[in-house]
Amino acid sequence: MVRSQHALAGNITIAKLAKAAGVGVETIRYYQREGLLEEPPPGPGAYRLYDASHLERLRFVRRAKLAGFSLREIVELVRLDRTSERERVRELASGKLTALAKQIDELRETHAALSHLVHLCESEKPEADCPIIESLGGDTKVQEQ
Amino acid sequence: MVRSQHALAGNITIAKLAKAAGVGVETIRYYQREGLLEEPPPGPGAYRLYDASHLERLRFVRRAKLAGFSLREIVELVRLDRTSERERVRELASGKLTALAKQIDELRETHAALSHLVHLCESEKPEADCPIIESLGGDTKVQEQ
DNA sequence: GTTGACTCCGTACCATGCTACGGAGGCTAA
DNA sequence: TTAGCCTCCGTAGCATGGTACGGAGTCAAC
Repeated sequence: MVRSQHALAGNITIAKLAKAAGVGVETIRYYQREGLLEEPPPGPGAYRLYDASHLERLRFVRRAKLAGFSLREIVELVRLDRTSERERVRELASGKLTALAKQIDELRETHAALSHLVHLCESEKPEADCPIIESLGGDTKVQEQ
Repeated sequence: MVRSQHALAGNITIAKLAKAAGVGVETIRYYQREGLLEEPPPGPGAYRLYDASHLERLRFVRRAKLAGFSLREIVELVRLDRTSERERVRELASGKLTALAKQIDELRETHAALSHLVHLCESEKPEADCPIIESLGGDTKVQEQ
């Protein structure tokens, strides 16, 4: 029985791959259906066996998701990688950069505003209306209901 | 026929409210079903008539959404406002602040990394592997382990 | 050689936040 | 009065990213 000395150096079943990648088995099967992950070629047994390349792909997917790419976009990234269309990859990445910058700005504004409100709310008399709700409600006054 | 001199000072139909708030009619009906917006009391006609308070509420929802609150959380904010539970509002807001800060940090890291990669990719020889894909794929190259 | 965990496969379901559709009736301006 | 929107209501569907289930088969340890 050949058993690898290195974790994941050999072939592993789907549950071990899932654990190594920190996702669920069903997620892996879902990714396969969606074209994000290749099914390994049939081996001797009835169970599919995965290797390090699959783990790499799963990590790729995770990072790309963190970078704000949707699963559909990640499918395209994978395809572009295979066909070496670097310009298109740069295009996608640049677009994502713009979106990221915009998103960061918006979140920073929101954070500043909300932070201000929480401090306000903490330092105000309990009788007054909650400044957080007040502010979210409109320019000055809020819901009569 | 009494017609208000001020925009939205009087009663308006759902389509006008939708337009004023920048949302769709169906969205308003959806918000009513979800408890985000009260249905106006029945008036003389068969059509519901809305007023400024409904517009304010829709603006509240929009702002709260921008602040990262889910519709369910917004329902709670509205409820808390009615019952004047300011402490709970602050709790929700503080939690949202933490989440926002974390999200901003992550996005900044992602932006920096992706930006670096795009520049790298632009300045590299076309023969090399695309650094963007490369980098998303793993720390350096292939991960054993 | 049996137990018990794991795998496969198809299909159904989940939450979120809408969006669309169809038919009946209401409202309004010319 | 009639054309032509608008409204109401229920229900169905969409996109995203999974998660769950059930039944049958497989594998490996004891």
